[in-house]
Amino acid sequence: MKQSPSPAPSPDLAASRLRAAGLRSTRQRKALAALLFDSAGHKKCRHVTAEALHTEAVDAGIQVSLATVYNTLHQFTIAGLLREVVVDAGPSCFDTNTSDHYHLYNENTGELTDLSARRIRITGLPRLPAGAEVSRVDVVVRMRRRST
Amino acid sequence: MKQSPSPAPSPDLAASRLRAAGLRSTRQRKALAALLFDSAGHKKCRHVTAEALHTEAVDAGIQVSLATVYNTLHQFTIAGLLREVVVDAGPSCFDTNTSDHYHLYNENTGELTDLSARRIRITGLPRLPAGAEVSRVDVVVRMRRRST
DNA sequence: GTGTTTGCAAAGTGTTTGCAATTTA
DNA sequence: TAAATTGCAAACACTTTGCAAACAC
Repeated sequence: MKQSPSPAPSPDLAASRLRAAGLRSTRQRKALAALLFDSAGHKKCRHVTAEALHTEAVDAGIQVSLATVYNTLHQFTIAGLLREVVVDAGPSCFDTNTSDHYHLYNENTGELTDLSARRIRITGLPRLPAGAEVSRVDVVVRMRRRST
Repeated sequence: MKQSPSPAPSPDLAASRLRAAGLRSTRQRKALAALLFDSAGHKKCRHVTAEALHTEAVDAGIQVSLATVYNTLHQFTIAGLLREVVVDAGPSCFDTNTSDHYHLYNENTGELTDLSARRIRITGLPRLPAGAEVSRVDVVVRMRRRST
């Protein structure tokens, strides 16, 4: 599969990204960051579980333990590089899209898609008690094949 | 508390509710249904975890196993008596309010409150592919103490 | 009676953690 | 070299399941 001179998934792009986020740039973090953020052929927005990312890394010949993948995903999330998404029970999902957006969840396939928050408008939200603020509004549109 | 002719916390109300839902009325189900739907002094809308409901039942002198509580909560959910709510990882929550509504989640306390869907309007949702339908739109407003 | 439900304990997920060895800055 | 990170395996939290005994109808 390593066929042409086309650049291997970003040489030190990952490293600088890590630095910018205040994280030490280790072999494992660089590799995972490259998979998450820089791989060509990937859509901009990825939704991965720890398990899936670990498999992907191992398949790509990257030696990293599942525990480290978990830890790394959380560190990336805290650093603001990822956002954790909860649609239902089961493995939690990490989203490379950290901008303001919502989700479309396909109940039949489990597929998760981003919905730009630009088009969607939510009105009538309640006034919060003083001293409180909205940290985020999560919206999940659940869709399925029409049954009736 | 059984003072007036006013009915004690629903004698067979729970039983008939179960029948209506097509569930056999067993001792455990009746007791759990009574706790969930009929207890005086409770708010109309309850958000319980399996663990919490089990504890509550045991404290009330009801003999029931945690496994049965889990099973019963799912049966109630399938029967449309409850709705499962996911706000984040951790134990899943069951909501006695099955009407159309959203949730306010207090990140500091973990408290979950219902938001009537009547006031809230969501516009700009995407058109779905033919043959697909929206099964539900989940909205969670996450609030916290103002930090900045 | 017959099919359903229960409870237990065991197995199953998905995730976190303690700690020695390794790596980074 | 000091501090952070890794990997393993064990622990963990939450949930489901297999199966025999108990129960509802």
